[in-house]
Amino acid sequence: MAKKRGYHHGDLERALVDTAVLMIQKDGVAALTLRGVGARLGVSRTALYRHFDGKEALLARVASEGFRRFHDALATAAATAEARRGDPMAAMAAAYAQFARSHPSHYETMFSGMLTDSKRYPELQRCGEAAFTVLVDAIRRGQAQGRIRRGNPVQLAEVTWALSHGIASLGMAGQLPAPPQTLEEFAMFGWKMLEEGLQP
Amino acid sequence: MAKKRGYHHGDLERALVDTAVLMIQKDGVAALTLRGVGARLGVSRTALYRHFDGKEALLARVASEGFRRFHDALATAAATAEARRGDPMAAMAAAYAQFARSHPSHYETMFSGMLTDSKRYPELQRCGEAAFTVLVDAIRRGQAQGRIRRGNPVQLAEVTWALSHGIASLGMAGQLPAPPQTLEEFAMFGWKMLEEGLQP
DNA sequence: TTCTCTATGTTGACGATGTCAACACCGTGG
DNA sequence: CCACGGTGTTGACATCGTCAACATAGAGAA
Repeated sequence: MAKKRGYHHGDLERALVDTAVLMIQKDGVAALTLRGVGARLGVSRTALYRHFDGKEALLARVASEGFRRFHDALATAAATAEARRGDPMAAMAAAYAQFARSHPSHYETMFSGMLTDSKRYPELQRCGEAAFTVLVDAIRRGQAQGRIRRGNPVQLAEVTWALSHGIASLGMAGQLPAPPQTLEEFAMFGWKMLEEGLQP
Repeated sequence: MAKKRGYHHGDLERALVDTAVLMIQKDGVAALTLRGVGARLGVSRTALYRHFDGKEALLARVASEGFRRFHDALATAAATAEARRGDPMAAMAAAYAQFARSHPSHYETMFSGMLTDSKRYPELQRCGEAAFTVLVDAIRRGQAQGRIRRGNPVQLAEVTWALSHGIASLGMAGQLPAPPQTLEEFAMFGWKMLEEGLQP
């Protein structure tokens, strides 16, 4: 009781998202079922439709919140590293890794490609772009400090973003042959290669 | 008539794969329906089960054939470049992007993550590893020629693979903000960054 | 030829899922 | 006190993948 929004349940909207996250963590996003979410909350299968347009909207919400946390993690890591005069790019690599490990459900929903067209979810697109902006800004500052080569910072950020995304996608699909390391370690290794270059 | 395998249809197995590719190209792999494939061929919805174990097996077949063509495209690009004493890695980067663009159905099926566990399809795994081996071998030769840094060639190949995949995925999803260039051009730009490094 | 057998294709049915329409209830605001 | 909108439920429907039972086609044997 005394919850702001809830009439019957209390705050079903919040609970739906959290339960979805839990169930994705358990069996993967492909196995998520609206009926399952409802059952887990002791609520009917269609109660969700009072708070979301449908299943995709629920997933978009999960992804949006994931990008928001992702944004915060990246920004905090970069800021902390710069305050200590460390390398913000390396710190962001570590943060990326840690995010993937500590928020697997969000991570999978964000990058598994279950969301067909992110354009239909402005909030999702906004959060994704915000996270991307953190990367662009870090590269801009790196260029100003002479730590990163010259060039269009957006293009450099796109390359970095693409590498991270590729590692995430392939890693989650189990298509990285012979991975003796964790996904996080490999993400940091990839970032290091991009920084230093593949030439001798 | 006079087809080798077919009794009733002629060569339904082949036709099923080709039709699946067409329909994936039209509406995406997520929208593929066994009933739709059958209808399009004027065949019943379960005729497929005489040739494949189920829907996943059909997708695995599409992905396998995709990896085989992918392998050929990469190998040809690398061989041509080496014959002309060019950079095989750059050529493969371009070939990677070109394949994604000209075979979107195969590419999407190969990497969309619809295939839950590729381990259950040995043929798929074999074709995927064969394509990946082309990249590993190119890196080994680059190392022997002193053009690529030392290190585990498999890990270096994984990074290169991940970057190319990230660029192709994001590019085809339209999630690369402000792309004034073609996908191939951006793929080659990304490879150049990875080769030279982001440091000044 | 005719018979038989297996590969191939069809029909019917089932459980599961997302979604909509109609209904029921809670609680706040007049 | 009462009406009304926000909230949740029930019933139903179309669609999907899949299995079991049945039908047929055509090759090889007799």
